[in-house]
Amino acid sequence: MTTVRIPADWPTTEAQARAVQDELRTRVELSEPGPAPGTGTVTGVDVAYDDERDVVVAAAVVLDGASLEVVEEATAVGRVSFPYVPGLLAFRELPAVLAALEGLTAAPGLVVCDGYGRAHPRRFGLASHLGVLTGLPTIGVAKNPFTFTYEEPGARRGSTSPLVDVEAGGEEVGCAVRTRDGVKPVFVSVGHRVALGTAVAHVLQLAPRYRLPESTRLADALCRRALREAAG
DNA sequence: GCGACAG
DNA sequence: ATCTTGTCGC
Repeated sequence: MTTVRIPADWPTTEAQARAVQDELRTRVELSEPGPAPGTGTVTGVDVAYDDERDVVVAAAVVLDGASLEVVEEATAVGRVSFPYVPGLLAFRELPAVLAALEGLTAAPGLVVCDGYGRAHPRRFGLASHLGVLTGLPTIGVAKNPFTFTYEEPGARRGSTSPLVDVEAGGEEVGCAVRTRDGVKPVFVSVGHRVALGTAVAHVLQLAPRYRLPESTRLADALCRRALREAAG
């Protein structure tokens, strides 16, 4: 378990945070197809909080992209770096996520984040931000449509429909993906160095049985367990 | 001004 | 995210 280090220049105000996003968003790479599903490694990252005690724990779980077996796990503990503000989630989660990733020996490969990438008010969600800071290919998988709109995908697993930003004139920012028959879809968007089609294929490949990708299920379970053992 | 709003 | 028991269903 490594320790989270919050950079001295980490934003303190919402205005500063938005300025950082506007600066870094220019570095997002959207023209690469990304790693082929079923190849290499895939890493799930997630964060758990104990706001009472100001404690945060992040987990990174590396999976074999083909078998989905766990290759390596790492966790990090630290203090909360920013309050939760819709649109600024990265400033709350990234220091811990970066510390967890640094604790890994294996190459992360594609990183799967909880939340969004391009599907963001300024097109620079958590997944895009992590991608720019690490240079790794990243995607975002969220459980809710945030402020966006979507048509219900077909009832069968594998059905998809566009995730649209109505405010921005109907721009497509991601995809609603049905990972299980008749179950609420997940919301996928590109982070960095991955195409949307590739991202969707990865999500389906990572979720053969449950609604959420194995990568996020495992990372979620790990950071919660580590939080209990570190604080509660 | 008010409400909604990833985790 | 987190607070929380049982319960319906495959």
